[in-house]
Amino acid sequence: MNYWLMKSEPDDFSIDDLQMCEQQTVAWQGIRNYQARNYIRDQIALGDLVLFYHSSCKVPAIVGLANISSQPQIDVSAFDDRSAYFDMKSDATAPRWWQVHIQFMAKFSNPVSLKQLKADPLLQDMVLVAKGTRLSVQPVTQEQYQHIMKLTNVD
DNA sequence: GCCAACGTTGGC
DNA sequence: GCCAACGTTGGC
Repeated sequence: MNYWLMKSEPDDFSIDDLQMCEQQTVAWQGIRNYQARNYIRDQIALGDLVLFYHSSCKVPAIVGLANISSQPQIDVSAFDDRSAYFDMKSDATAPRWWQVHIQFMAKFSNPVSLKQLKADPLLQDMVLVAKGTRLSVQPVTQEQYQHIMKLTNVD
């Protein structure tokens, strides 16, 4: 079992949107970064847990929990020239981009803000904190995950 | 809206 | 294969 953090802009797709999806599940399409693609294609597995992060918003924060609910699949939105995610360099014979489905598990009553993450001595090695990285799919260690889950329960 | 950090592209 | 130019992300 592995742990991940996935970013989404809430104006675009929020944790509430995920909760309201049919089966509370959505295909995570549109990853167009090779490092993130490699994680999705090669390392993410059914049942892995996902910290759902809101970026580019008033209070960037980890706002909920999801799980990986499919095997990695080819992201067919790359083939669709009407899609915002269209990539003419990806086609069915040489698919370049991959997706998984994620399923809603929880919305935190105490989101963990980026500010909190940055200030926490135990979380300095988080990819999100350490590199200020823009990577939209990133690994989280079990220790980091457990600590963050503790923070969500603190009032 | 600004801009730093980072990723990608393409000329050589 | 280097690296400058350019584009994007995302916090502030």
